[in-house]
Amino acid sequence: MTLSHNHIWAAIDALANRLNTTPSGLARLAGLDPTSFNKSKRASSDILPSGQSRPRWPSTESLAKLLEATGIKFSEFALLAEGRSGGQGIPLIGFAQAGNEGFFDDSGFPLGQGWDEITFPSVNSGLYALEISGDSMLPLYRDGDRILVDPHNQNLRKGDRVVVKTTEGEVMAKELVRLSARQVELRSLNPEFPDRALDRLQVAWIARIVWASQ
Amino acid sequence: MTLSHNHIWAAIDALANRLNTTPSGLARLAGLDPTSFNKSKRASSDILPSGQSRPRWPSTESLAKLLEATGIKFSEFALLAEGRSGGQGIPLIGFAQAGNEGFFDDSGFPLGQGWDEITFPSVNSGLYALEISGDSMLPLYRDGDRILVDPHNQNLRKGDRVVVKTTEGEVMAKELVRLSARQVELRSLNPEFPDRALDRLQVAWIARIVWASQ
DNA sequence: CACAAAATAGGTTGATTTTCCCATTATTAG
DNA sequence: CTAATAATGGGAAAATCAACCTATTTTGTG
Repeated sequence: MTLSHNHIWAAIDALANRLNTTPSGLARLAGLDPTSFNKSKRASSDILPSGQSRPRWPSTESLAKLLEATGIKFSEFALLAEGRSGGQGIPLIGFAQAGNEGFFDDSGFPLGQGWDEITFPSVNSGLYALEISGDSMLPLYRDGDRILVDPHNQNLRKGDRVVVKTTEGEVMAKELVRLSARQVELRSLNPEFPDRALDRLQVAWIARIVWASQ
Repeated sequence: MTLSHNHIWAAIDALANRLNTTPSGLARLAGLDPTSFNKSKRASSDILPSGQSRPRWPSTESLAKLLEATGIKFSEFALLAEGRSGGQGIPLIGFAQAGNEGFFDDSGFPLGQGWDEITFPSVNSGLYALEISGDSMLPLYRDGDRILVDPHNQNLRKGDRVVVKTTEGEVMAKELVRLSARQVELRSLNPEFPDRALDRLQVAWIARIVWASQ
């Protein structure tokens, strides 16, 4: 299965979803007719001998306009169509087991069975990265480190490291202490800096930090 | 530049080339008319006001047939179209700039221009992950965190966080302090634990920690 | 609840692509 | 070298998609 009619339309839906809009909003964004991606445009009205309706495909030119407007790369879109937006598998074992025999070859490369697998965010997962400058987040984040931020995940939990933007435009990376209906309590990553408590109305958005370069 | 007329046709040519055939042979393989990919089908004969001929695009359905017949994945084809088979980009800006206007929408999603791009390791890059257990590496790595390790990179530098395996089978994550011809000096991530200095002969391998989950 | 805006369904027309056709050129097999 | 096959160029008919239009439903806002 390489590229099916379903996949291509699913990718368009997923792309719309990522941009927090609808298929018709996406079409308008791309300069196309807002009805271009209607469900009614995804299958022809005439019926094939098999009894199925004939599938309709968006034109490549429309796809190109879509990518142009959203700034997304063709390969990212292709990954969306393949439903591989979740990421890719990387072998994983527990740190405590790493000392045992049989997991590595002599050069330190993973070897044999017994490895689990984790998915690493791929390019089209909607994450973005921020580059740290300065020493205000030591020892956790050093100058030049990059943190990978997930703006989608809204079920944040205590202990999560987050990037918070206030309505005044201030951006900070902190650890989430408490998230109540009215307030957001944050602990500084660097203990020399003061903790913060923000009224929820002051908070423009919160996004979880999922990975950090080392 | 996301997906241009040139790119899509170049990808078709490249695909034909990869299969040791011609555009017309490729078309036949896909069950299309052998003339489908003729040069004369790539631009219309009518001339635009600009003096250029109007570009013509292959239909998405034809592309799907192409991929079906060749067994190639959509994402691979997309990489062909982009002329690269390399990594993938995730948008990046400096943390200090994140407070400025124009980089995020109201929901905290990246927006507009001005974003740089970083590439992420792909599944085939030979990295692996280790899951931390216990509190011996606090505050940097917490229980359950996963660190992504690169066993390839051999030009380690001072300050790098590394996983070291000794010839006796001990595995540790430390910060590299000094790497001399005879010795490896390591600093504990948790200051409550002692630093280490290993003779190089004791070291089976060293691998750099490139990313850590948060 | 009322209203406006957006999104969607369904159909028609115009635009674009594929197929089919044939002629010419290039490549391969004997 | 010759013949057969494949590849390509160019054009017209058929197939298919996008734009356009309107009606209906859904969503968002006060």
